[in-house]
Amino acid sequence: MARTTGSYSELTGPKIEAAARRLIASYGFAAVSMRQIAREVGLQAGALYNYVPDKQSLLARLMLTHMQDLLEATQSLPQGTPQERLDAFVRFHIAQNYERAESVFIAYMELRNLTPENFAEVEALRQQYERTLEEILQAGRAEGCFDVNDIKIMTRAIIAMLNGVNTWFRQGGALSLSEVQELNCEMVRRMVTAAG
Amino acid sequence: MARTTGSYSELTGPKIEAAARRLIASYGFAAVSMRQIAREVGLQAGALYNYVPDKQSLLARLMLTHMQDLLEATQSLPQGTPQERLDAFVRFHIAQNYERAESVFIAYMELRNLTPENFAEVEALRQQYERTLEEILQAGRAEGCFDVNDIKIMTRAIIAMLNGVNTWFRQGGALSLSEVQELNCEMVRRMVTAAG
DNA sequence: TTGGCAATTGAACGCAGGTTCAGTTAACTG
DNA sequence: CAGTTAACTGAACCTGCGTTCAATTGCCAA
Repeated sequence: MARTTGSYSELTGPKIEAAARRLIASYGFAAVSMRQIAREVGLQAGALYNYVPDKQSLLARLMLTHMQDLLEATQSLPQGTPQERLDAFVRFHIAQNYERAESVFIAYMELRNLTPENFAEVEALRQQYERTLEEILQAGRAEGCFDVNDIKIMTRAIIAMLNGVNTWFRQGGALSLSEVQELNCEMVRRMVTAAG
Repeated sequence: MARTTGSYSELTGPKIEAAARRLIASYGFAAVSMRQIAREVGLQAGALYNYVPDKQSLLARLMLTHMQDLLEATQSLPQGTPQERLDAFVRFHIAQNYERAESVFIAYMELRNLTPENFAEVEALRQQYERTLEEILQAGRAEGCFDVNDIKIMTRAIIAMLNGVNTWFRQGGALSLSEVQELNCEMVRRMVTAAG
């Protein structure tokens, strides 16, 4: 056997990425083998090496393209008052986390399986994303509509809180996505508002 | 060779658990081998099986004892007004997460590497811990001092937010542990307070 | 001092891992 | 339709995995 009928790199490439994404999100990078990924696509393991130099690069590529896609999507965040921008960010983050749940999960769980170089690259993009929110908080404080003690800590606190949604939210549950977005908007609004 | 001088099960047992905890927290359960753990303790791999029936049980034991220790520690949480209890919980959670950082990390990262039975056991303990906070929010709402929309969602949001601290906080950084505790207390206070 | 128990070794088993590559076949070009 | 290129197979290489177990040795009570 050799080249199979209907085999094109433009089709096989994305199939490999999709299979890898799904399997790694389910079982973890270390627990997933190249043979498993290949089987999912309908290939022998050796064929994967026409598309990826090695297993590590496969993980790095998944994480990097995810972060790049996410950053690109932030470009469409609306302008407006800091409060409007904050609400938009909260809804955006929750929606993105839901739509790209597998990639988001991988990006948080598999950081330690990256080589130092790949880690540094992914981490830089993550910080860039964080700065999107940081900048909103800063604008709100400058305009006097937010009361924020430590901007960096609150940025991370908000993102951690919003990420938590992914661990329990499922479509078809007690709450719809937009209800969850609204509840989180409210909590975040309170966080930036002086008590009493 | 055989029994080595100064070898006692009361010493070796805890050493194995400690080594496993450290290695699994660093590299992940799937990426750590029994031989690696044995080497860390100064043993051959076979000797581990005098202490643990298999690799899976080793992970399960680490996670279960951690959750039990954590739940036991909650017994010392003080009584008082809901607000006092909430503050105490926030400080407690952050302190515990810092002191038992490795175990906490494992408990969040390695859930999917548990067998269904072990998972169910750990998950039950996790929910029990969650209920500690849930109960405080309920008490505060009943007394009218908290304004909470959805108690379950806010419980998870607060815990997710507090867990986030572990990803960046290090002793010797810009903020002390008690400063971090205080900042988070303030954010949580706002979350349970009606805005405006 | 001796006999039994506790603790560990070291080798082995079978299997699966990532990766390489010569060989083979499908698809396309002219 | 011939020749070239693209895509994939299948087998192999070497390494390491979890686990078992007979043999060995340190420890300790009698």
